[in-house]
Order: sequence, then C-alpha cells, then structure tokens
Amino acid sequence: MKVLIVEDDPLHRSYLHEAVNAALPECDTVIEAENGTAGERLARDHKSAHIVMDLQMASRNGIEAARTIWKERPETRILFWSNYSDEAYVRGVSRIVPDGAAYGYVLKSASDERLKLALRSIFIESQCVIDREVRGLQQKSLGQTNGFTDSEYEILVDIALGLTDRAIAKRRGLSLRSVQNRLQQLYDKLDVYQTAGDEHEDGRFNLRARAVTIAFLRKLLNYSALERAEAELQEWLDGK
Amino acid sequence: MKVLIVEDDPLHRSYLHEAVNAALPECDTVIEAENGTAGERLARDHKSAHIVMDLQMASRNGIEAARTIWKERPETRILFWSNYSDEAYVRGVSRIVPDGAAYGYVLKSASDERLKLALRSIFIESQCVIDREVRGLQQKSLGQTNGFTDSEYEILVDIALGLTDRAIAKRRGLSLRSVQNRLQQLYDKLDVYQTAGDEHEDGRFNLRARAVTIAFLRKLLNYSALERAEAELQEWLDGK
DNA sequence: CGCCGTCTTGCGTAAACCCGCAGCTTGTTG
DNA sequence: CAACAAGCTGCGGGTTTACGCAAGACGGCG
Repeated sequence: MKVLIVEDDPLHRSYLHEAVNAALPECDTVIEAENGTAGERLARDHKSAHIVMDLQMASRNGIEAARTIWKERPETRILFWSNYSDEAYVRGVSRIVPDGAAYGYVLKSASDERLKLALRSIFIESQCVIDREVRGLQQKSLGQTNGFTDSEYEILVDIALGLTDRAIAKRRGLSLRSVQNRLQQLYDKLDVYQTAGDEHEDGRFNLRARAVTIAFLRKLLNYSALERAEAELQEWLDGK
Repeated sequence: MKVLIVEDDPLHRSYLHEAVNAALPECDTVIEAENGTAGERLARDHKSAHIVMDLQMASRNGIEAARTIWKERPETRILFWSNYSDEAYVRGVSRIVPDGAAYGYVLKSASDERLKLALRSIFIESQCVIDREVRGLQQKSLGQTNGFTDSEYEILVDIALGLTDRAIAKRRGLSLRSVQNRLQQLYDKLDVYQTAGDEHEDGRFNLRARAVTIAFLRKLLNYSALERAEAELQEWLDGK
C-alpha cells in the first residue's frame, strides 16, 4: 500500500509521515508533495489511491487538487487535514466529493490517536470520518435549518465577487427582480439589519457590502473560496 | 535571559523552542504560550523583554497581542514569525511598532540558519530584521509609489466594513463628496475599471464590492485586518 | 506676491440598489 | 381536484452610488 502526502509545511509533513508509518504498518511507501500542483502530478503518476491532503497551500490549494484527482479517479480515498473548520472549507469539500467516495476531514488540532484512527478507518475500512466539530457545521450547512441554501450561497458569492444585479441575473439565468429577492433573503439570514439599524438613521450600512463582511467574519467565505469563485467567474467571462 | 514564545501550533512551538536554545546559549529560560491572550498575560507576569510571536492565532492574533504588550513596555523586542507576507499583515505590524523599538519579521519558510540569525540580531544586537520578501512590500506600501496612502487604505477598510458613504463621512469628519472622491481614487488604483469594463455593457461590476474583492485577492486585506477593523468600528459606534 | 498642484466641498444627473405590491408558475398535500 | 407554500417576474418609487463640473482652501516655490 502506498500513501501520498500533500502538505506544504515541512514540519507538518514529517509529522504526518511518521503518523502514517505508525498507524499503517501495511503501508510500504510514503511519497510527499509540497503543494497542490505537485500533488496532482504525483497522484496521477503513482495512481495513488490513498492521499492525505492539506487544505490551504500557497500554490494550489487542497480543494482544487482534490477535485482534479477525484475527477480522474473517483474511488481515491482522501483525508483532508486542516487547521480550520471554516464553513467555506467544509462546503467546498462536500461539493466536490464524488458519490460513495471514502474521505475524511480531521483538524490539525486533533490528537495523534484520533489522526491514526482516521487514517485506518478511511484507508483500510473505506469509511468516512468527519471530525466532530466539522460535522456540526456540515449538518447545519447542508440541512437548511439555520444554514444557507445553495442558491443563497451562490448569490452571496456573486456579490462578494462584485457583480452587479444585472450581471448576476445574466449569469444565473434569472430576472433582475429574482436576484434582488434572493439578496433580500440573504440579508435576512445574515442579520444585516440588526447590525445595521441601531435605531438612529446615521449609522446605516451598505447592505451589499455589509453582507459580504459578515459572511467573512463568520467564515462562510474565506480567501480560498473567493479565489476559486474568481477563477470560475473568469472562466465564465471568457466563455462569453 | 528569558524568551517567551507565543505560537498556537504545537509543532511549530517546539521547533521554535529548539531554535531558540540552539541560537541563544545565553538564554536560560524559555516559556511558551499557545495563544495571544495567554501571551499577553505571560509577558506581563514575566516582564518579558524578548518575544517570538506568531501572527494568525485563533483566540487573539499576534498583532493585537503585540500592541498591548508594546503599549505596556515599548522597549520589548518582538520577532514576528509568520506563514504569510500579506500586505495587510505588514501594514498592520508597522502601524503598531513603537519608535525605535527593535523587532523582526521572518517567514516560516525561512531556513533554520536565517531564523537563528534573526534571533541573535534582534535579541542580542537590538537590530531590526525584516525578511527580504516582506521588506519589498513594506517599501512599496509605505513609500507612496504604486502603493496605497493611509487615507486610501482607510477608506478601503471602511467600505470593506460595509459602511455607507454618509457613515464614512461622519466617521472620518469629511463631506459626502470628499468620501466619494477618495473612493474614485481607490477605484483607480485598484484597477477596478479594467477588470470591470471588457467593452460590453453587460458584464459590469459593482465598483464598491469589486474593490473589496480585489483588495482581498491581492492580500491588501485579510481576515485578521477585517477583524481588527470591525472591532474598532464597534468601539466607535459605542462611543456614539 | 502670484502661480500651481493637491485636497475639499456643493450641485446635478444617470445609473444602480432596496423593496413593497401583485400576478404567475410550480410542486406538494389532503 | 382544490388548496397552499415557495419561487419567479414586472411595476413603481424612494434611496444610495458614481462621477463630471466648478468654486474655494491650503501649502510650497520661484
């Protein structure tokens, strides 16, 4: 059995290397990549079926890398090992995991023991292992209670990118008014008003910009999500 | 001599601990804190004069912690050790360093050798050591060439927070029109138009929102800067 | 002192945005 | 099938933005 580690921090990389050795005696080869691009290449060359992947790498982040890897070989097992549990990451991951694929999401703050358990569960038993803390987010995010629908999230991303209502309408195939409806819906859920109002009419917020800010502060959005969205936008623009 | 390490990643923390021991034989005690809050407390209790500080910690980030520490004891020597060289961080740091204080900014990707050198230069020789890569940013940022003035940065933050023109005017003591002038200035520098235009009238951007996005993508803004700005805003709102 | 560049401010306008109201199309349920 | 909730759409109007134009204000400099 072979394991591929994709992680840009050398300290974390060698820690992972040891953890893999300790948890998986049946693993005879460990290869390492220090960014997403190299990870994709190695995965292809070695036909890797077992990957431990950091999210948040400088050159090409884990979500991007995982997406292309899964596109080529959907049965690949990937354990995401990340510092944060931003909703943006969680949502990003669950959007790309293929049907029935085994994967995991473990935080770097987890104990050695938990990491090892996750490694065995995913790579040997083909089970999904989601960190408790992440799990909470996922439920809230995918179930609609208190969370955001896909369409709401979609429009959030669109205004975060700086599109006008009209441009959004064109992009998503909606009327202008529908876009604005969704925006209102979003403003409601993000509590833009409460933060904004504060009785007096002087301290008003620009709802559109404020919504993006709040989303950022709540980690509904983060740099990596923006980056991905921007790339998709450019693609769409090029395709006219 | 005593050294305080403030860093939330255990691996990095112990790596730092070793690096300090190796680089500074004259150091007899090393103490560690795993977040900004604890760091502030320990610095106060031990009257620490030598600190290695991570930026980007969950509970209270390095810039906040450094600010309160420097407020109490401006001659403290602080080495910032960070993963990234976002302009937002660089700007944030240089805004809080007291006159004549010795400090440093070294990237985590730097070699052991460079880290040790920096430790000695700052703690023993009281010199400032700024990583080459960071240095570039700093010059561009503080010199006005190609960089952003303080007033431009200020207004960028204000729209990122989601304030209306009117609110900004009130907050900064300007007329509405002046605020809008600065905005136009900002839009120019951020190249919002070029990205926006693309000839046809359909793909237009919302300038205000787009400016914030571009700033984020260029790392002129990041989560930590937003968080700080939001705190200041709340403070201002409370002070009526 | 007069000239000039930078910054501020007011006026006015076209566009974009926020949103209540009301008519339609769906999919769901009893 | 009737009834109802949820989403899309057009209309209308009040507010906010973006920005050209032009009149001061301030500071340096020959």
